[in-house]
Amino acid sequence: MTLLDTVVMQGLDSHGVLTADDKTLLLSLELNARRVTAGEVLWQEVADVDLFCVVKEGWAYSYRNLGNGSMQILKIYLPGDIIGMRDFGFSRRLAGVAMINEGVICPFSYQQLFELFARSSSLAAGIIATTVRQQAMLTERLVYLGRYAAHERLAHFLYELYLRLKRINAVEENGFFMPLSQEQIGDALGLSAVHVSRTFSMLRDEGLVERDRQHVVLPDPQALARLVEFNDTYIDESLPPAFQNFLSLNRIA
Amino acid sequence: MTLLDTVVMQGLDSHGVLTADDKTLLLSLELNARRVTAGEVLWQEVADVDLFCVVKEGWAYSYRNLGNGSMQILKIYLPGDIIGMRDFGFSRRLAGVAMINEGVICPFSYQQLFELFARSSSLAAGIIATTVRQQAMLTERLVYLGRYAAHERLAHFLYELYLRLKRINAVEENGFFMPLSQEQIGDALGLSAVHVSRTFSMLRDEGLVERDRQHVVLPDPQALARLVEFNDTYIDESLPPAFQNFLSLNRIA
DNA sequence: CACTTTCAATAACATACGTTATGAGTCGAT
DNA sequence: ATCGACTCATAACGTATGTTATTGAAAGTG
Repeated sequence: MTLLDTVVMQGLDSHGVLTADDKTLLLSLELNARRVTAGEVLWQEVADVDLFCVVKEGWAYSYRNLGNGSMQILKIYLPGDIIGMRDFGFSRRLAGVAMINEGVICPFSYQQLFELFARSSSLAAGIIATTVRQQAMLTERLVYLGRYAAHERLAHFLYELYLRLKRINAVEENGFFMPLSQEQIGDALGLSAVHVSRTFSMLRDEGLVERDRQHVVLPDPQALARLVEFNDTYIDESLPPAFQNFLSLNRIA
Repeated sequence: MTLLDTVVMQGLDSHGVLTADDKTLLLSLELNARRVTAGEVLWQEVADVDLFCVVKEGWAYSYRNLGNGSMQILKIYLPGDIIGMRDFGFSRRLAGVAMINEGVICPFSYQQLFELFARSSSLAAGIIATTVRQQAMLTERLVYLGRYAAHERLAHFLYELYLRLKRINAVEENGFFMPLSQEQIGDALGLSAVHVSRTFSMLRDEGLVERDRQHVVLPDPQALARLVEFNDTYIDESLPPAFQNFLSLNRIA
């Protein structure tokens, strides 16, 4: 899973927007691979902003530790995701990031990113689009935290994971590996671990979710999607035609 | 209030990153002013993404209308803010935007934005930084929706508005004009209007917030900030030195 | 000026969720 | 095999917040 394989970049490439140089430049962000252990903290809140990362293997999450002793998990990162763009333009991290399980990440520097922007406005637009898409997921989470009940939050969370994992071929027969504890899920959904457990039981009783330890099966993904009125554009949609056209025009000019 | 007056662009300019051409280019986004009425919908959810806007006067908000009949307000836009970057890279709007009171907006097109990216990587970086900052506010809201009680959410919301309004000189003697109904505040904070009213009463009784219709006074802003442990970096901080340096290097090269 | 509509305060009641506690699996370390 | 540390399920109980309703004040409309 490289950045070239993401929806956004695939969209650009399939429309001939990316030159060979662009591709080399993009992949140069992933030259520096590093193995990381489960639970390893990539950076803490308030650390200096020095680098960004591409996740190659494993799951990570960004989080905030709060004054009242609780934690809010902001986002789950899967292979192919860029970590850290949240802090672009800030001198201190706004959130910590830690690995959930072991994996491989590719750090790259501020400078590499700026060089990329300077050399290719197509890639710049692509990176912005990628960042905006991550934000769209966060916005969706915000909506669920604000206006939906626990069972809808959990159903939405699981279905979103399901779609994202399907994109990277990590779903088999409607089942997937999910290394999150119920406490972590609660921290992501603004619920207590106890209530996450209750809610899982409820979804199980309704035949919507089966779970055994770290393996989750959605027997009928469509039913789950209907329950939460899932709109998948923000995950699956490739870049709009207008976007591609402008970029190829700019390239030629 | 123009884009050149925002924290991000001020930061770039004061470090000599922006050329005269850059400034002209940036201000060209604001050539096309239009007066809008209170309550006017700038665009609906699922509309085509054709343009973005700079708010010159008045308040606006982005929102989602939900299947369960409720609404979630995502963000309040004040003069100087860019509206619509949330949808960059999508063909359909992810959220509707409407004016709260009457005002003036400056629409600009996808094409204008791409031309700006192509002509100036400094401005591209600046626009990204601006977008990321807006997202930081949203992330902060998410944290409050997930892990804080009603009085903390409201206190945080009011204090954030206070800081943002202070930045644009719209605060006098710790008081400001706030054209939001309690229902709208509830839709922003994930609360019922009734509970917003209760919570206002509570904050009033504690001497933290005075309110008369659309006029709000924070008698002791610091006390309010302490209550919510407000971290103002994401609103007040200018761009980090490293950021500026890279950009001026790129410009010379 | 009447008339309606909107907005806000407050009360009474209902409930979803948090908190605390307990016991049963599971896993890794020794 | 034994132990401790996690993780999870479930129950009992408390509470913050939602819902519905009533009233009054303010603002818009003819």
